[in-house]
Amino acid sequence: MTEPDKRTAIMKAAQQLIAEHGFHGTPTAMIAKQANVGAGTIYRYFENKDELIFAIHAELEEELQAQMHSGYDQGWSLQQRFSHLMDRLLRYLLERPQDFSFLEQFYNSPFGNDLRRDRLLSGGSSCGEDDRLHDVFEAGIREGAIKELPLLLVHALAIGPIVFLIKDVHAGLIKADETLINECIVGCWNAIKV
Amino acid sequence: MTEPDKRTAIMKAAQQLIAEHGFHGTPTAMIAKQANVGAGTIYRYFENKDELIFAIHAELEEELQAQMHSGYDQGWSLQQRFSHLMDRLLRYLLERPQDFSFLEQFYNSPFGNDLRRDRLLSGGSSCGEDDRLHDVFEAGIREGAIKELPLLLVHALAIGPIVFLIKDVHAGLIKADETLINECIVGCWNAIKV
Amino acid sequence: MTEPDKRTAIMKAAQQLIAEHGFHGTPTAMIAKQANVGAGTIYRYFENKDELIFAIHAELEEELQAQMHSGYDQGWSLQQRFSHLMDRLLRYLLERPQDFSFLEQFYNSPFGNDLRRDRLLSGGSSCGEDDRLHDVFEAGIREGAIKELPLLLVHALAIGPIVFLIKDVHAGLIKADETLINECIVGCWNAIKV
Amino acid sequence: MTEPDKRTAIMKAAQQLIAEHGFHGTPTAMIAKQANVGAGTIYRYFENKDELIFAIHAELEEELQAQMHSGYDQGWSLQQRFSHLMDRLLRYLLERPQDFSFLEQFYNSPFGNDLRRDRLLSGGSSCGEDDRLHDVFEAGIREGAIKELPLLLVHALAIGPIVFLIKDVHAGLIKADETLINECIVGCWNAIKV
DNA sequence: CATGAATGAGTTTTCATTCAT
DNA sequence: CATGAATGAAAACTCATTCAT
Repeated sequence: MTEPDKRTAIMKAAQQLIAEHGFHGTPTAMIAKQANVGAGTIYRYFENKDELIFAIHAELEEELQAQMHSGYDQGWSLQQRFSHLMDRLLRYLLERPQDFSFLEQFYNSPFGNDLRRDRLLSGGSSCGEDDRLHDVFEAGIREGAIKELPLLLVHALAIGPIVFLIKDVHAGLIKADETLINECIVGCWNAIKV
Repeated sequence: MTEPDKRTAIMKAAQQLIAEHGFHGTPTAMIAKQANVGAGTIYRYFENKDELIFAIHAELEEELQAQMHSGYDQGWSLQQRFSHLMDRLLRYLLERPQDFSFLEQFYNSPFGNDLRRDRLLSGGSSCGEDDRLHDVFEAGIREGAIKELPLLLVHALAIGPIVFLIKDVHAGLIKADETLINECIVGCWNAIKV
Repeated sequence: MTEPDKRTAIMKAAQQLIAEHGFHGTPTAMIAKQANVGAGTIYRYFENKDELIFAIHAELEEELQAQMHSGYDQGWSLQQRFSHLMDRLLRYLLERPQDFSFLEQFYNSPFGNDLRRDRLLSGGSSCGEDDRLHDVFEAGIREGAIKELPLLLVHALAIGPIVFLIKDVHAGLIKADETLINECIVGCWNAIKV
Repeated sequence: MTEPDKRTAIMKAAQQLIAEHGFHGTPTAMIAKQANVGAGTIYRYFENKDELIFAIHAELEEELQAQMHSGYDQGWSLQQRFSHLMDRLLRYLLERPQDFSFLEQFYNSPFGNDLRRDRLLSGGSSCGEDDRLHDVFEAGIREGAIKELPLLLVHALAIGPIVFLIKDVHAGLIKADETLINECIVGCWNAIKV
């Protein structure tokens, strides 16, 4: 392992283990061992365990947005833009069970609640998935293509099913093929379209 | 407190505290104190802390189903039955933030993953909300009213938005009025209807 | 060991070990072992290690004052009262090296500084030895028997030598006999008398 | 900073920080940073942290003696010599709170106890303040000016009050003016004079 | 049956010291 | 010589669980 990778190794190890065992099932000692690093080394890179978790979350959210925005074209039609973002989001999380598991745990914990509150107070959107998705929702409502509902409800109708579906896939309850992915996105669109 | 109620008192105290502080923010000593019970008494009624949590989960799920089934009539039209179940589910959880918080924590934790795995292995449904809802889905598909999709996808499209919306409401991000509730259910129906 | 003695056993063990190894040379695990008690038991009786130390200090100071006041008679002459208090103080600490060592460490540490500051702010005396000694000083000054100096200087002239002497005795550098004790007290008196 | 000064820089930084935060509140990393030196560099000049502390103590004691001896004249009268040494000691420590704080911490710690023991075993004097002061005491006793008491008691009667007074001054409890200083020294003399 | 004092394994975090560069 | 990243032993403290009463 090259030296500057220690920070990365710690984050990777922490993410893997937390995805599997949860925040409280993952002692820092376990993280250090998995990262091939001394117990104290974690604290050279992160103030404490919480900061490590925040850092992982931030990185995952950034990567998620990058994935959704990759290949995105503002000139597309509304539905094209919607489908692209939803498609990228769905496929990315489907092929990254660990990322998804970590993020789900993060959002459903005091960490996530605090973040939610902070984002609300700072006037930003209440979710980490994508601000561009909200642009699409707003444009859709303005153009009369999407029902005139509170943005949060539109968001819930669009994203809620995705999260549920991904969980089922990762649990091995259902296999994600092209049809399933497309039908899911179509369903979400039908839920919000006029 | 009459003696046979100790078990109930423990479960109630545990649920309240866990909803607020999380599994790992709620020591058994805190539960015992809140329940006006000795620390050891918990272990007369539950093998260990995990079993207590499982018991609470089972009770909440049962109560949830009872609520959904109350006033339910098999003779109703498909959409009537769908709307009834969704409406009851949504309203019940909206007015019971603690129950919802506990369940969300439960599902998004090693507990929930284990349960999910168990239910898969035993061939049952993957969710606790309601088996009657699945009957409606199956009937709807047979009758050609609901799209011919895997049951789990139909379920995701119907339930996913509800969960998201409830979270937003409990977080104080949006107020739940009649319109919002109805629009949500309509949206879910549009997502799955043919 | 009878049950209610656990708190006492912990305090005694802590005092012994701290007297010998210092605050930072005495881990809580060592205290627990010496007290024949589980590591966690300490925290049933004391909020944390600091509180344990404060409790020991308070007890020692209380005992010290009790010793000084025992057999004390307000009706005595000024010099009689002075000699009695000094004699009791000196003899008590001479035969209790551990108590003395603990107290010295306590006063010469952040603990002691905080206490000193608190006592100053609350208008009390700045030392724990004895408030009655200060009464004697004030009376002596009023009566013209003790030099009209700031109380703190009088206190320093009276107590400083005692502390130094006790250290020498405990270090085995000198043996404390009747003559030595008396000469010390006489010297202190000569330092402050008119 | 010129290179050979690194040792000095480390000692100065350590002394300052320890005076303020105590031995155990001063990590070596903090010392290194304050000294503008790498963490490992400390170990090029000192075997370990303890040796660094011993070195600082030795230097401070040496400086203290130098101060007391400066301007000292063996030809003076006994009381002149006594007053000079006491005056220098008192004033020097009064204007050097950091030095005093370090030394007090040192003497009231396992370090100081060990030193005391060592000095006892090697037959030397028990204190670092000044051997010349002991010469004065011995001469005074021979000449019949000072009471015929064990040297250690004379030392305690003379030095004890000074230490107490300095602490009070540094704590801000009393202001040190000419009168106070002189009265203190007079008091100490009265304690030991025939 | 009920209790709650006692436990000790397990957790996070610190820091003196080393050693490859 | 100087460095500072890395270490891991050791510290304070928590808490699920037990068991004598």
